[in-house]
Amino acid sequence: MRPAGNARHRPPKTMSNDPERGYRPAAVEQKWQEAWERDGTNTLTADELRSAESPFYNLMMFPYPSAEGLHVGNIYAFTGADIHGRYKRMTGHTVFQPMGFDAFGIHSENFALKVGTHPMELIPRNVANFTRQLRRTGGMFDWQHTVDTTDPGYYKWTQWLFLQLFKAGLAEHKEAPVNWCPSCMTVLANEQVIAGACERCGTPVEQRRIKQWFFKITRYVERLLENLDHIDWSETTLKAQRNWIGRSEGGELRFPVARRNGDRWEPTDQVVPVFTTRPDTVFGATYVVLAPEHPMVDVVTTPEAQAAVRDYQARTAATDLVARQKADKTKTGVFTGGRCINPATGEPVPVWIADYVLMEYGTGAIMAVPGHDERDFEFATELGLPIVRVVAGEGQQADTPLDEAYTDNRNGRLVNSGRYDGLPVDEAKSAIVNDLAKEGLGELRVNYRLHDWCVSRQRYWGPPIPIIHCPSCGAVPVPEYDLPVELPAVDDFRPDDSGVSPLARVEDWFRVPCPECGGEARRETDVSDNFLDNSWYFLRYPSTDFEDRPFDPEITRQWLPVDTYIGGNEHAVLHLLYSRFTTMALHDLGHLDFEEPYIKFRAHGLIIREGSKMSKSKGNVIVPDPIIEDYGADTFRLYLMFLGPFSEGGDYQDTGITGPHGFVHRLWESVVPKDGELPDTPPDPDVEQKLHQTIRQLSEQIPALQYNTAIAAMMEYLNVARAGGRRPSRAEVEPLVCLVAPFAPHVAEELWQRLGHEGSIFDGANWPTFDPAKAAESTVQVAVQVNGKLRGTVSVAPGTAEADLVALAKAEANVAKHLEDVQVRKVIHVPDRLLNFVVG
RNA sequence: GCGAAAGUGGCGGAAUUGGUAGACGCGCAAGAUUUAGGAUCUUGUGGCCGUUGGCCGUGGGGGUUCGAGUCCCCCCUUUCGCACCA
Repeated sequence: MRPAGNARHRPPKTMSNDPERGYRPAAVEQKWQEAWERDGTNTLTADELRSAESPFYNLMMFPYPSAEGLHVGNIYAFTGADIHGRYKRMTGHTVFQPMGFDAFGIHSENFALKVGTHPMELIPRNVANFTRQLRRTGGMFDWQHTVDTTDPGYYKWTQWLFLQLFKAGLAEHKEAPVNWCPSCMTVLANEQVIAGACERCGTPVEQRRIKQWFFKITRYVERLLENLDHIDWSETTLKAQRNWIGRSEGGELRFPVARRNGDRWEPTDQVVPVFTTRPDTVFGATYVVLAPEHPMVDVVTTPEAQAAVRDYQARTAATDLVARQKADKTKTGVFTGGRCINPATGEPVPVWIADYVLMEYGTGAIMAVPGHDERDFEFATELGLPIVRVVAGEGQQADTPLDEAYTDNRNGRLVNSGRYDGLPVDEAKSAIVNDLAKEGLGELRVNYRLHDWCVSRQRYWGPPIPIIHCPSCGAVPVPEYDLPVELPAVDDFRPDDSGVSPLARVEDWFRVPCPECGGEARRETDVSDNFLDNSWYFLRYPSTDFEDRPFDPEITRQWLPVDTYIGGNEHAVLHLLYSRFTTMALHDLGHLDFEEPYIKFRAHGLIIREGSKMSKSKGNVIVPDPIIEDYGADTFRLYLMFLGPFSEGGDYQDTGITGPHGFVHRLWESVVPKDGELPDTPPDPDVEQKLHQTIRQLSEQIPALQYNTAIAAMMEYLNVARAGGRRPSRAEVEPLVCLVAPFAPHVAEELWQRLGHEGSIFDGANWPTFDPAKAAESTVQVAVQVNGKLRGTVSVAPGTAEADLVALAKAEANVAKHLEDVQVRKVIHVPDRLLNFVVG
């Protein structure tokens, strides 16, 4: 298969002896995939990892190995990332590009339940199929450093990670109201609840109180937010993270609970704290609203109101979150009979409960300012509560009626607010909070939307949480030498409605002695969240050669943080935020010397077809295998990248693939002519100029992931080299073989070999260098306009002076015609581009 | 509702960031070569008209400019996030 001898350039006569002169993608691709495998072209040994001089860690989001197999979206993402990696390699980097499988989690488990096959049987099958398909796509994957999150050798370290966080006080076991999906029968993180429904199955989520493990990600919230200013990520992703963290500045104001004394209301020691971003409007707080499940409800509710309050609480609990969180539904609530003292006015205000106030945000209680908050306005209008104006905008007075909430928080001044009257809104905010603070009735506060990360799952298909509950010692970590806590193989892995994990049914597994006191104890029977598995996998890849440590310090210093991470924006918040947190925590615990895992992240777009996302329900899914069979992976890769900008995705059109297919054929035919031989003559100057312009363009656009225009440039170049049936020479096509290699690696290897080279085109920095002198245009077309309208063009040497250009332009018949009988008032000259006569 | 991005031929999409709109590809038309090929090659292809020329044309309307797909204002549409977050 490999050419004999060590000549870099073998004479083309060897090719005329070759019976295989036609391009047969399947044969070429199989040949090179086998060669890469055999020669270890894409793998790095432990020594190579340790000693690489210019390491480049090219990471892409590893897939969940579904039973359906690799879909076009996977191939699209991986191809875009693979091109990046291959380019880096051809420009002299040692590229580490691993691939793995994120095979734990509800997704896999649900599918296993559906088809009635045990995941331990199903997953290896899927992984094998994925691996086969991934090889076929021609990705430069290092299969010696692969990761499977369900492998005990991997999840041993996932459990280790849990224990590190536990020992650092970053894991907490507490009873909490949680999102419960009645269909998946499991707890979901807030992030997995989309508009009140389960992200996976769309079932409305209920609320339950269960003991859960939480990671205290909120301790890192400020750093997670601040670092966003310094990392090189897609703008859309940064924005999504900022939104998700949801920082808002405001104040916590305390409303003392009031007690009736005769006909007066007096403050008690108990307070209802509220969070507000508008402390300036506190004089307009005419009532207080608690979330129905707020602990203070029982304190403020009067005996007369109790029945109504209980009833409302019960109804709320029964209402699922979808219905509850519909912003457009009419607001409801009931009066508790109790009152609080408005800390600013000293007046008693009624306390209500209403389901539009959410327990999870802020303090679970609000001061309602109907005059200046739309939701409060709506509620007050519906229930006949007083509305007071405390901010007046331009042209408004203290008594200007409010027929809707006035929410402008920039231009108003305070009214009806005692000694704060006349202050602008922003000044009043701090003044009021500071004054209340002196009385212990308030303080500045920053609130976040982000919650602690709930990591326990009452499911089967995940790594058991490595904790042993002992009646006398409490929650005891499993000693590291006992890791992994292996997931037992059990036939009945179905979750049930009890809220406990299926593992809680496996008594001989969970009954263990306490590692500390030796007494009877019980394993934690929850498994950990899938997002924990993938929050650290990139640390594992380069260190899979080691079984005795999660990641080797030296290797990690050499390869991390990840140089480029490419993936879908659907993971913009969850996976990317959690893995940042994990990395930060490991950094603080002394395991890593960096705190941000990915230097550069780029989100890719989505492939759509017939105007919408590919989905089974729409029946517009493209199955990759037959396309690869018909056209070859090289053509498929080119086509996917040619559809549109990689960052934006593209519209898959079935007939379009013939374009790139023809391009590959023409390239092949140019290097391996059907008849005769590849000319070894010097390059044509015009073709050479175009070549160097193309090299320049690709060298700029590939690192920027602008693949669609890069491919267009290569097509353009080949069109020039073959214009008018011309036969290009070796010097003209050989560099193109290198340029196309990241996109179409198999055909590039084959042509490289047929050009007489030994070994892989990817070994050695074979990316062509461009010569600016050769790329320079010898003549430029200058547009000639009269009053901004194109009237002709002149062809001149670059840098031609304006005076010469004017003379040439005026000599153009059509330009002259438009300059007749008019006076040239002004000439606009853009060197080498345009000349505009302004006439009048 | 809020936020972001985007609207360019029959279609996917280009356009050096204010300077010849429609690169490249699909599709279509005509031809060459093959005539088992989704192979190859040539030419044409935004619309309209008086066709060596001209007018119109980048969702709609206004504006800035010698010059606007690109900048500004208003409106419409689509897609994607967030969604009673106080």
